[in-house]
Amino acid sequence: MSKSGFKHELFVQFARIGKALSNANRLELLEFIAQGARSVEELAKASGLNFANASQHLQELRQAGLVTARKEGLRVYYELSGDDVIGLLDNVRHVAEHRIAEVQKLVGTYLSAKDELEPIEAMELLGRARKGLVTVLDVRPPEEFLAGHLPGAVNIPLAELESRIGKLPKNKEIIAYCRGPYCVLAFEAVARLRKKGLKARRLENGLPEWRLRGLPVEVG
Amino acid sequence: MSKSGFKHELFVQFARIGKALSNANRLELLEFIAQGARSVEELAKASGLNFANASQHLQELRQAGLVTARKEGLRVYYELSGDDVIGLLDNVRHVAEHRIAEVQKLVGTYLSAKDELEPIEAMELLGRARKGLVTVLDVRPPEEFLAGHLPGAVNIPLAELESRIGKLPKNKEIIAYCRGPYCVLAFEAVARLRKKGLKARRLENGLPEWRLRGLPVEVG
DNA sequence: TTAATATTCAAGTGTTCAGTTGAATAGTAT
DNA sequence: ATACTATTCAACTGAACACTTGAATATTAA
Repeated sequence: MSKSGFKHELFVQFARIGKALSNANRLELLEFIAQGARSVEELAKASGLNFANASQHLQELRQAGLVTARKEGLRVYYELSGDDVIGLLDNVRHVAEHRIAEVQKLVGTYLSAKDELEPIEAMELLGRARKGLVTVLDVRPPEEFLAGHLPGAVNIPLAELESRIGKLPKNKEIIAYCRGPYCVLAFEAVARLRKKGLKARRLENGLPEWRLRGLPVEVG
Repeated sequence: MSKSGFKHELFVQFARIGKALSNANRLELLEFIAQGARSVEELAKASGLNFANASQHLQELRQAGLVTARKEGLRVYYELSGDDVIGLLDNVRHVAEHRIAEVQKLVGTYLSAKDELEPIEAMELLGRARKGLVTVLDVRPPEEFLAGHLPGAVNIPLAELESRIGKLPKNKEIIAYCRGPYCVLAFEAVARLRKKGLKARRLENGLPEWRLRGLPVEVG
């Protein structure tokens, strides 16, 4: 005897959102999509899944309404269906951080206390960047940078950091950011910059969260 | 070759939250728990699940960190592990409403446009209630009312509404609320009150959302 | 102690899920 | 047309899930 009724039907629908979020690979795909529209190929490569599998996950995300797909010539581009989805992901992260012991343990194991304590807050960064007090460093791949980045940010993917480190101003503090609060690229960049004797910190969040807060984003 | 690395491990953990939210019965249980601490028996009865099954779902919710369990004498009480969980549920609802066509259809089928348009917003209600302009009506069962309710609210469960309708002031507008935005009790109450010629609307949300916003709650 | 109650555990069943592989589709370029 | 590409579909495997049933555990009451 399966249940019926308005409320239960609604919950069945709500559960679809939950189901879409119930797989680590899908969450990873969502984080990539949150950087801007991307093709299946790019997403498959970025997430390390094979095409068919990535495609299936993406369709599941689309059926749950979290992303939309549009075909452009040869390829299909997926993008977030709205900013509320970023908020939802943020909320999941927040609850996980606070309520799941394993998350706290993981963060403790992989990140030093110093990494944890240092991040700069979005509004503070905005203020200091406008006054020219800091260099904003975007360590994501160029495609993601082009799809949108913090105003005035310099794009140096992690791989090229060593070789281009000389071009960064020595006297200003450098604020690195990437895809989200746990994007390892930014942590790594900060570590390397500090090893070179530069003053560096990371932004507490990534670009999607920045955008969600309505802060200015530069394109191209 | 299963994936590894800090980020993926984190996403695996985040996915646990999603999985916990991926079942309609668990979402329903969460809505009940959001009204206040409840025993397994109460929750099983309220949700129409049998004991063992309810217990299993509750344990899954607990393992995902969404609820906590404490044993008190003979029975185990489950409660939300924090207000951020209410926020998360709210967010899921919000995304579902805006992104899943079936939800819009369901709402359209079960609720008249009038029901949809009439709800009063929390802050507005607070202001008008303080001035004594409205009667606030809590249509939830007494246990839930006792665990916390809007300041000055009158508790009349739906079943007793007809018989106690006379005791409500005739001249003031009545604002009904219950467990959440889709709790049917409030819709139903408003419909019945209007049929009796009273002026009635419902609160846009339920008690948990009210509490989440930091608005005052009366206990007992 | 024994009995009663609330909750959980354990085992079984049918269903759904994640991931793989290979074929099918639908556009684009030649 | 033909070949080529990006994406999706279809079929399959092993694992996980929802739910049921009946037994086990733990706490209180008699």
